[in-house]
Amino acid sequence: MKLGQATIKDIARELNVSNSTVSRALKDYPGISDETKKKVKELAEKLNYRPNAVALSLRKSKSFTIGVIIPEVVHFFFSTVISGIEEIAFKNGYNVILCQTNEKLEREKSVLNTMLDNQVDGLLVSYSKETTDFDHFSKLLNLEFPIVFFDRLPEIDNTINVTVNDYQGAYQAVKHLAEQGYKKIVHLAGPNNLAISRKRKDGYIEALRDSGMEIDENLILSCPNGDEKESFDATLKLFEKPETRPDAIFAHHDIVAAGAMMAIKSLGLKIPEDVGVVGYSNWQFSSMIDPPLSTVAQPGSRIGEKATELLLQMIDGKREASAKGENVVLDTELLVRKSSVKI
Amino acid sequence: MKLGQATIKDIARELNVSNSTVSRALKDYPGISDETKKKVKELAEKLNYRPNAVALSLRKSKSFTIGVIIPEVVHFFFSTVISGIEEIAFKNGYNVILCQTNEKLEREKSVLNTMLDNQVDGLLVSYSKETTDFDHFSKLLNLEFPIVFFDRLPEIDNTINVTVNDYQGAYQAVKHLAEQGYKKIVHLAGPNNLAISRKRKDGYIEALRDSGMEIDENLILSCPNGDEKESFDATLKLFEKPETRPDAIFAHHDIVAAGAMMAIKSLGLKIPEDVGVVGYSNWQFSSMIDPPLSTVAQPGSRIGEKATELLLQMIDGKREASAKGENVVLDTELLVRKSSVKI
DNA sequence: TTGTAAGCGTTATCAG
DNA sequence: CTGATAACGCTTACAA
Repeated sequence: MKLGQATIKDIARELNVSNSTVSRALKDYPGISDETKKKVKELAEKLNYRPNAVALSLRKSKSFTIGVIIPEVVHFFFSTVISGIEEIAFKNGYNVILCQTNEKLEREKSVLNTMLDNQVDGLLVSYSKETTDFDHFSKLLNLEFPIVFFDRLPEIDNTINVTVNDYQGAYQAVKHLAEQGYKKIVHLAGPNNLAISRKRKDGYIEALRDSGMEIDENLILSCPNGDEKESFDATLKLFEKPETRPDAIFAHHDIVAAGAMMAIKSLGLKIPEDVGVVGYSNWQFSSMIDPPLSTVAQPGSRIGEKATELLLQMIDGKREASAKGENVVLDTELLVRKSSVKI
Repeated sequence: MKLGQATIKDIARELNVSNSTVSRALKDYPGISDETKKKVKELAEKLNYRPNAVALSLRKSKSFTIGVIIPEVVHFFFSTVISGIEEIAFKNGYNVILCQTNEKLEREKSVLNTMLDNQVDGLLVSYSKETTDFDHFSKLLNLEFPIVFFDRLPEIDNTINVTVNDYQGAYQAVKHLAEQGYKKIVHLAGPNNLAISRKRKDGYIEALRDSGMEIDENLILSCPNGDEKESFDATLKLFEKPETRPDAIFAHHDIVAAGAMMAIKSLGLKIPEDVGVVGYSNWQFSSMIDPPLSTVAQPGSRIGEKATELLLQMIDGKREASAKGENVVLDTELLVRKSSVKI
């Protein structure tokens, strides 16, 4: 080893005692004379001894390392999740090894293997968009290998999951708009094949119903790409005809909302006076645009924290691995800012 | 081990050969009969044998793992760097273990030790804001341990670094403001112990000078925390007195710029007509705020990629560790948006 | 062509 | 109270 780190052997040799004595002294095992203990500890200190974690892993079949499989690090949401994961892991003496799949299934399988090769004690997974077959995960789960899924839930029975309550978030957002007195609320929806999109739409519909408003399919527009231009154009189109001309917009995420806001402004309309807007996800920019955008905050780092806590419980045997599934659903928080406050 | 992964021993036992034969057969060593080779490989395949990376690390004193020490994962810039790192590491069969310091020196030292305990083959470091004493790094460098610093350069001789040309980025930004006809350009600067802050300030000063403008220390404000409130307050204060009242602001990053923009708007002033603003780092939100923020783009993932390439070269012995320093400086790009276009 | 044995750093078991 | 020894999974001289 380049670093020439001192080992137990070095200490033992220098002190003319056996390796086991040193090992025991270092860990305050019973049955070591205070004198030996002292000598050993002093020398260890002096030599700056630190136990070799790799040797420990091999010996104990435990690496104190957890693997994180994530689609893309640069997604703001995922980066907050990672931050939460890292925080809890660190606090409990665990390391985090990180791999991104770039939304590719092949890559996902590959990094999964690498992590197993490295004897990770457990896995935190948000699978790729390409993943429709979950065998590579279920195989492990059948062997009681600890895995917690977050954000994206696999089609496997009895997994342990951490997600956000998308339905509730949408419901609150739309209810809020209704309470502000907006009468014709449009939904700029996400792609229908994603569960989160469907749940947000469901929340929207239910909130309208509970507010005594009609559900009009013409007021639900799909913005699958989720970029500004798409929603800019979609919004302009809405305002062309009187029958679809809305006085409020609930967008499936903040970028879509931002596009809508630009369109509204370009028509000379005022936000929130003429049109109210609420987004989703609390992107960093949303508090900085004009007017500041009301949005539904997803607790990214809490997702990471919670998922890690669950995983560590499984690893430490405080929780059955695959006994029965568990869904932890974290609450969203509606952040009411200027863009939706009419009153 | 929970997974009950097959080992070389299992294969050897079942085939009635020795461990070494299996090991050699698996790696196509010369001097193994084709027949044995075939038998071994088939059984390995059948048992789904995968080498235990931990055992390999111990045996070879090489872990194929690199450690990344970073202030905060949620910084957009850092997340792009991580992404670049992960990409190159993966491509070369290396794992990435990730720790964030949250800008705390204590934490930095702690994670550094953890990584060394885990026998990482090398380190990619962007140190914390609190770090002014670099002993914990120089000690390692003296032992020829491979480290590449990125973004924030330590005050150590002969290190290998990857940065962005912060001076140039700042220079371009301020020159641009001057060319737009702004006359009194304030700099909201970062903490002075970071080289990047100092370089951005130098670029600012030089650009002013080259534009024939006075350097006024009262027009350089420190915003060390880098959050919105800080710069909001600082900006308000600037506008209180006529002698510090600016007509343009160059902020050391986009969040600081965003805070300044809010302050400017709150005073009823117009951007870019009354006050021009340029930020730094091209955060995701900067194109979406109103008006869109001009900013200096740093090639985050290229920094990560380059730093990782250099580190792997050092690890593989293709490059001297500490022979002599090397500075790779990547170019920034000025993105001119609405917030600074007066003409 | 294959086997034996030592060793990477640590800990657990069994003796003394 | 302390020491020998084996073992975790793998590689690699050295022997056969």
